[in-house]
Amino acid sequence: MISLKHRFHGHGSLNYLMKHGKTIKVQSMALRYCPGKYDEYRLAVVVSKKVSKSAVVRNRIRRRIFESVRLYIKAHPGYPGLDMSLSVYDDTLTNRDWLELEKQITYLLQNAAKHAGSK
RNA sequence: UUAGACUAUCGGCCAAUCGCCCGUGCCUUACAAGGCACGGGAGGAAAGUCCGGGCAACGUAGGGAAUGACAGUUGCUAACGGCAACCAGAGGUAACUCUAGGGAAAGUGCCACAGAAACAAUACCGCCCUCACGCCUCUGCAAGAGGCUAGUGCUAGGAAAAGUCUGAGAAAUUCGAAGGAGACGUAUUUGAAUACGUCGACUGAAUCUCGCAAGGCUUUGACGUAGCAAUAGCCCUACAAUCUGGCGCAGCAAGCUUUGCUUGCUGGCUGAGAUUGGGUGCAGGGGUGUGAGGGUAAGGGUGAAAAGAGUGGGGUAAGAGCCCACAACAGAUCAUGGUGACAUGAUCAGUAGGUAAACCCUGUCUGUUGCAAGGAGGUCUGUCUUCAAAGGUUUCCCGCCGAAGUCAGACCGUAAAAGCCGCUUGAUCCAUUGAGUAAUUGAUGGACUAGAUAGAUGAUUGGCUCCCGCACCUUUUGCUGAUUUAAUCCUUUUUUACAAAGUUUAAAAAUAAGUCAUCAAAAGGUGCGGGAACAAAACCCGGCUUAUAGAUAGUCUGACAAA
RNA sequence: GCAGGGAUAGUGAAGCGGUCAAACACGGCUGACUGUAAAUCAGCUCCCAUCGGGUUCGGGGGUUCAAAUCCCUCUCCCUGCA
Repeated sequence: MISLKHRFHGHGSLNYLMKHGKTIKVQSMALRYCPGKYDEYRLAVVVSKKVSKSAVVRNRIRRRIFESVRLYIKAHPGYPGLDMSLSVYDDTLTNRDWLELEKQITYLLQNAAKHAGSK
């Protein structure tokens, strides 16, 4: 889990991102990002009830994604302050191999930083 | 040992690295914030949201009804639709389990199809009785002074109605009454017998509970029964068979008294008598069919269910709780036991279809909204609308209130479902102990044990434990096959016994021990792979329901075996 | 957090205790008509089978003689309020 200052707070704070964000898709995941108004990045992971009925499974998917993003940003200091949301589409992420998941997250975050920086 | 029943507990552990939330302390900093250290951080169901409460708000929050929920009894509880113990019923060999378990005798509705009839109704088949008609059969009688049919007239009969009398009652029931083998008593009598009285098996479609019915007289008299009279029409007026007779006509045969006579046989004629059959009519008996009127609910059939108390006996025309005996069921009263549901026994009067998870009736409870509650939308001014027959009270009535609402403006406040409080010390948990069969509860001591809010308690790697699968190895046991040895058996040497041999050919088994191989089972070990249930707080609590791999412990029951 | 509605043939959708394998419409298949196709007409359209039988109305359990229908429970879908 990431700390409080990297999370979104309040129900309306995601509306701007949902309206103006751009998406990058990989297998069973999609990243939506836009430049934020703070220096620190913010991240939300969306796992709908359609992915799995069980709250245990949804929590496990969310925590694995949070952890891999946290590890990536810790290894790359100076990451731009983006607002990001990750939507999950199926429950294969529950038992996906850890290295493969890290590879996908790296791909997503690198592309997002590149496109945001070019603008 | 095995198959179960019930209850309780647990429901992965360890390490490393990197993280998250809360609290406390210290440091940095003007604050916000940051850093470090220490401590704490999901469940038995946190779930479903099916009930009940706490808490909070709504002060027009009072009463009643409705709605909704529940339903054996007693108890427990803050409360409950929950729990405990017991009662009744059902299931199980048993331990034990299950039950929306008030009322169908308050009323309404429904019970499809089938069936006669689906709930005080009805009669399809069947059984029984009466009447009318037809047929069959039996018996008796009759036959010209005949029979049948049709209508007419007269006489008799007569359903029913009205009136009246008797009678407790003339119509709905009730009381009784008729015949009667015989018995007893009294009187007469030698006795038998007779008379009177009482009892009386039995009979009885008058007799009684129904079926089913107590009459007499008078008047009217449907109907068309019986008789008589005449009329018209029709039928018959003597049939068949057999037997006993009579005639002596014809033929044949035999005898002698020979143109003949006698006897016998066959044919013919006659029709006196008898018998049998058949026909007609009348009367009576029996059987059967059809129709009408009635009785019955035992039996058949239909259906999930058939009038709802079964078996046996009596009873009857046939039958029936119609009666009796025993058994069954529910009710009332009484007695005993129990706080009670209820149980047991006695008496009385009874026997009523099912369905209330159909409406309904009875009893009990029930104000509304929900932590996104609430703290926290207030004050003032103006305008307009409605209004004691109005409006409000979140379904209605009574009652109650005296105002309620719209719009505009000003001030403070608010805003991104912002942040804070509510918020975790509570019907709390643990231990010991008292009361109680138990649910539960009293006392003492101890503990503080999540508080997030796009939502924390994790991710990765490694190890351990457990389970499953596969492969290999070891041990044990067992089956099968091959082989060796031993003895027996078998074969050959003409037969038998002994002895010898069994190399080839032919025939032919089993036992014991050993070795090898294959297979199976069990145990152990090694390696590899896979798996480790159901599932995560969202104000709190008590329950219920549903999901749940497995592990452990205890009590009890059945079966088998051994001692 | 609270409340309401629904699940029926391939699809949509009636039926709400009884003669119900279940109306109706659309689709699908076969046949007729036509040189061909469309339209139209007839039949079939859960399974075995072609007489008939069996299983059924989201899953499970119960009430009833009888359940798609009534009651309880579970699963899924949809909607509303704050």
